[in-house]
Amino acid sequence: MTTEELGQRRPRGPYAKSAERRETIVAAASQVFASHGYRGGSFQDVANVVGMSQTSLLHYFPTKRDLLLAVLEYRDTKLVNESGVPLDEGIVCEVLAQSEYNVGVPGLIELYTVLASESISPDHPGHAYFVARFGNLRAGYAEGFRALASEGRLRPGVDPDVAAASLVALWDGLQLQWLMAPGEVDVPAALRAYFDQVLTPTP
Amino acid sequence: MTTEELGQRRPRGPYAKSAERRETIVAAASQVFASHGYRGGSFQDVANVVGMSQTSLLHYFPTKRDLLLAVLEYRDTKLVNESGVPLDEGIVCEVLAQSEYNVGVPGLIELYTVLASESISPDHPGHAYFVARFGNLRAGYAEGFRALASEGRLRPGVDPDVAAASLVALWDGLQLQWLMAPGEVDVPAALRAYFDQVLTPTP
DNA sequence: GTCTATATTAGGATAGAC
DNA sequence: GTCTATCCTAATATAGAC
Repeated sequence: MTTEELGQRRPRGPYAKSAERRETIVAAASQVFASHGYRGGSFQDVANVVGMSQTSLLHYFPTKRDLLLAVLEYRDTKLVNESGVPLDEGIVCEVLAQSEYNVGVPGLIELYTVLASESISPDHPGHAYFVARFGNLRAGYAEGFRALASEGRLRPGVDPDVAAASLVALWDGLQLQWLMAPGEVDVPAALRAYFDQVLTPTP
Repeated sequence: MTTEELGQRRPRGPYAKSAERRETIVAAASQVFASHGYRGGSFQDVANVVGMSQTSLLHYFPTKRDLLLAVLEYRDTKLVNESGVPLDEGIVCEVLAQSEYNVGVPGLIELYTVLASESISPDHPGHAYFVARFGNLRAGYAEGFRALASEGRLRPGVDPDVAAASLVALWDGLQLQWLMAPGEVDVPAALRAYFDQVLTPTP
């Protein structure tokens, strides 16, 4: 029996409130993990943000690992603007729009960058998530570049798979530099420059 | 009075041995921090690697912060092949050679990637180091691209400063993906492809 | 210079009252 | 569902013997 099914019978009952509380906690945890990472952030930190006791959080998330996984899911569903596979309007608009959106949401880039690198360690609870994510991103953008190639918009010598991995890498790396020194780096502008070098100009 | 000055009077005395021990510890700490990050790695972990007690390490490095700073210095002076400002032989050879060297040294890329992202937090002991490092890298590579521009090797529309930041970003991002899924990403090949897109071919 | 013993703090997690 | 009290573990760091 899912939460949704119960919700149909009791729309404004205790379950709705519980789901709200859950989301409040996850939002707070996102802040904390963005600032100090998964290892550096504590239940107590999250509890301080939401104004609850540390042990009360354990009622919603029995382990810290559960909390992190909820944060990662929250990032994908609530925080990020991603519209699934980046193919509809073309990879260029999609990427540029998302990159501009990202810099406007405080903590969003930080959360992603911090957790991704922490997850390099195979025993990190976020490892599988990020391995899959990078794989999906590369596959999706490779598809996008192939679509452009079929329109003759790819410059000669450009490999769609290499370009896909490079686009993801460039984006991540730019965001890291931006976090270290905002004002020194313009993420969307640099991504636009990359597309200019890889694609033929639209007439 | 510096260690070197003392070393001249007592070349194989206790100071030489102490320096050796110090380097052994720093090397071990590099491993530990590479695997679990600065926050996730402990004095005990390092002590286990070198085969000493945890408290003995404190004789060489009074605080964990001191140990990290020693690791960062060690990385620059011993581990990495960097030949200062990348101008002599040209930015292309320099970057490609270094990127190939990096993937051959176990833990080197991991150490760098993990610590860089952890250092986003301004109160992280490595923060200042990485802010300076990114700034220096951008400045150095911008210089390298400008040198190429003066030879007419830069494609029209390519901004040396944007290209410099992008090169650093691309490199870092590729290394991150490589750590997550080695075999899926070829770092030197992708960097070479980037140069191909930004520079005019050599005759 | 290296050790044991220990202080101190903090983190994740459990038990159980209300 | 929220709390207090508590356990257990681990981490940084200190004191002091040898």
